[in-house]
Amino acid sequence: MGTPNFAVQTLEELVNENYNIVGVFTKPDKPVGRKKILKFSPVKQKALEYGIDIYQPAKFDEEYVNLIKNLNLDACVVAAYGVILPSSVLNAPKYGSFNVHASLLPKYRGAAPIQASIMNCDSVTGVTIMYMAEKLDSGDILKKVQTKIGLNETADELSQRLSKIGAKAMCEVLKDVELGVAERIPQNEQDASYVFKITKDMARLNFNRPAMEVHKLICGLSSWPCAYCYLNGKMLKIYKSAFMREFSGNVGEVLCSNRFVVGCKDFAVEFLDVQLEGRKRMIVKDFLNGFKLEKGICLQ
RNA sequence: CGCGGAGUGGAGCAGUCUGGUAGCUCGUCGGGCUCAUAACCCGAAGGUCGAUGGUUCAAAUCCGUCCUCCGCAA
Repeated sequence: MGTPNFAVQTLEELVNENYNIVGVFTKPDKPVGRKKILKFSPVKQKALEYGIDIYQPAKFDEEYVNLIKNLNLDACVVAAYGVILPSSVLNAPKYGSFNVHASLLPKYRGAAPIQASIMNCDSVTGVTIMYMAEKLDSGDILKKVQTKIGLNETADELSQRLSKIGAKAMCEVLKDVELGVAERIPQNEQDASYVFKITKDMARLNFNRPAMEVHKLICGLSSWPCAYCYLNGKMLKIYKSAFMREFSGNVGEVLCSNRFVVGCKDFAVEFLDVQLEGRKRMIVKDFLNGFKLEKGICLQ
């Protein structure tokens, strides 16, 4: 069970490991974009490639609970499905239900652990494979894998890395469980922390903050919803940036004319990959070829 | 019928209001300078101006239709 790109890796890995996948659950198709074209979730697209049966319940009512029971599952694997599952579903499979979560639990339970770990300037994060309990992301831990967060790593990039690490870890855990050698460690509730869904109002840049914090906000929100500010009244999204210790200047002011360096509370950030309202996303070199950036322009 | 922006040499843009020789920054290629260079200097190639119909002596520019891309909203 899963929905976004993050979950696709796990599905692929399960297929590669020759597990017999009797069905894939993913969220219902949603109309998306300006033209409201119905779009399949990444997991659905992959499942279609593999020719696996697809289920897209809008709600886990009795009909679907019974359906799952009748599948006589050995295990249920969940990766970023986006749906709260009733315990009747979680307990249906013989070995139980397993979840891959993109943080080192019990830290960062909830919807956006990857973005949270970056925005909080963490240097290490990881994935956790755990049993699923009724309470969100609180089940017993089976395996944790750590990884370092790159200084300029974006949420997209980290997500992709963690999805691979998670997919591999999940398959290893499933083998251990099958062999009966899996260790089951309860989470320490006192260390638990929760993160909320990312919303667009978090994405407005505030240059009156330390440069590292601004930089990590840009990284953590890339590529969605993407940090932004206003340049001459137009929205400017920033997809990639760098922390600059060599520059400092007025808050929100452009400090350089041939590079896109902006002053923050202490040091500065350099924008590397931007998109102006109505235009395409481009690397800053291209942007500066057409946009005459003058030293001293203020960003809002 | 949701609101708005944009399509111009390989890239990013100006020029469109006010019709009249295709422009800027960068890249590419050639040459020069230099111990050397992403630096600097000289030169060159490269564009049916998104498509199509119309107005006009003349359309990138004005009018009609269509296609594509993007921001917001959902």
